[in-house]
Amino acid sequence: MKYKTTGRIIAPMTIIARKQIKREKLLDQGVQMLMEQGYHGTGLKDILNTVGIPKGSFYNYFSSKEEFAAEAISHYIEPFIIRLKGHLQNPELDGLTALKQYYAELINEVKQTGYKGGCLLGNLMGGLGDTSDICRHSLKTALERYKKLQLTALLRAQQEGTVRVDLNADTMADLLIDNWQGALLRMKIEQSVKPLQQFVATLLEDYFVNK
Amino acid sequence: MKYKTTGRIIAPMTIIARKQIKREKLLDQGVQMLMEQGYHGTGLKDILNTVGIPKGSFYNYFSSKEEFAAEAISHYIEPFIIRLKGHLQNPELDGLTALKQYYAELINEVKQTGYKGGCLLGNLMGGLGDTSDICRHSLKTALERYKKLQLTALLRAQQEGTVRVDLNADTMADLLIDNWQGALLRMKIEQSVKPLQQFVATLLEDYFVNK
DNA sequence: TATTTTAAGACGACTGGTCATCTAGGAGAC
DNA sequence: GTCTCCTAGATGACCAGTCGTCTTAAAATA
Repeated sequence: MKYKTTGRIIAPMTIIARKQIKREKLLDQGVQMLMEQGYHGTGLKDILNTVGIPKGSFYNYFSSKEEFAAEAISHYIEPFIIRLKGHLQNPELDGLTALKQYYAELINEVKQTGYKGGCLLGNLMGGLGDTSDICRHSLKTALERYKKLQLTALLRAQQEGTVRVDLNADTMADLLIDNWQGALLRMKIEQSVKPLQQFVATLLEDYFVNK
Repeated sequence: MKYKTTGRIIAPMTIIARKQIKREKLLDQGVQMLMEQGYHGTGLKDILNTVGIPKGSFYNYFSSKEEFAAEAISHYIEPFIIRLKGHLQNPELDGLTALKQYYAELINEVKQTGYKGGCLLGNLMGGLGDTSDICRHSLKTALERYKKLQLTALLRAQQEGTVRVDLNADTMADLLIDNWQGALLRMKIEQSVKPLQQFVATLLEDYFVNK
């Protein structure tokens, strides 16, 4: 079996992998555009053109726009989970410091991208939370995974003595999520990272701290 | 001068008032639909049909969809401001209690409407914060007015001794805004008022409280 | 007061464009 | 030659916004 691409003979697996790569390209671009323009504001054509995949090919990769969005949601959250896990697995960092570093990193990045977008989860929760059951379910799952990770960090920090034990860790995890989302919204309209910095200073450096 | 409408003679002023009433109807319905389906997800025709105003008449009331949305934003926030002011002017309530009652009321209402919509400001901040300058400005103004009111409540509560004075009132006001927005998002996908109740319990009944 | 003039408001049909989705036929693999 | 996969183009619905016509109020005239 020969698959000519650059003149070399390559294994058949790659033909499936090729498709997978295109799928990911679509998802990457989709995440970007859905985040910046919302679900209804983003046309499939925009995404396809940018990625360079023909107009009619979309339905070879995804069964509908709605399902595409649902998949984009889980595709979006993955890197955040991996990154936070990375910080948490760093043996030099205690739980609270890991969290702080993680958020500091996010703030730094958002500063460089010019406050565009915010968070795909937040934007879609607001924009189509009621409309699409598929997407709502995907949002819920993504948020649960993400929250669970923050929860483990907080629980560890409690054991390590850096975070108050008289506050429920689960409640604190929710608080982190809610506050971050709200801060991102305010960041967008104020065009400033101040809300995000305030988030860190208020919760991670004051309210949660075991003094 | 006679103006026949229902057979009765009415004053000329009402003809202008009539227009104003239709404008408000459009805004009321627009708020509802923008909140539930987002800016791009809401067609002018939907709104007009529901209110019973013909397609061609829209531009007699508003100069564009974008401007309509911007006006819907300030139209939306007004009742909330009025209501919170009402609680704050109640001489029987201290500042903190007024805030708590206000939020309890909101929670109760959202429970009855089946967690639909959430907050127009939050949804639009996420959905088109980057897209429309007009709307972003309107969002910013609305949010500032709303925040200022919460701030005065907190300042008063500090003077009254119910709220901590070692926390900056301005920071607390931001925290209220951010957290409420985030809680509303979570409410939508979890279909539960729990996030909102947690918001009250955590901030207004714990973190802010002068113990 | 009765009649005519004028101008603003209301309105349905229409425009050019875009949307998500479908399908028929072509390209390439075996 | 057969078969599977892919995609250009088509499809009908819908979008925000426009236009020319018609209604109607009120000013002007008598």
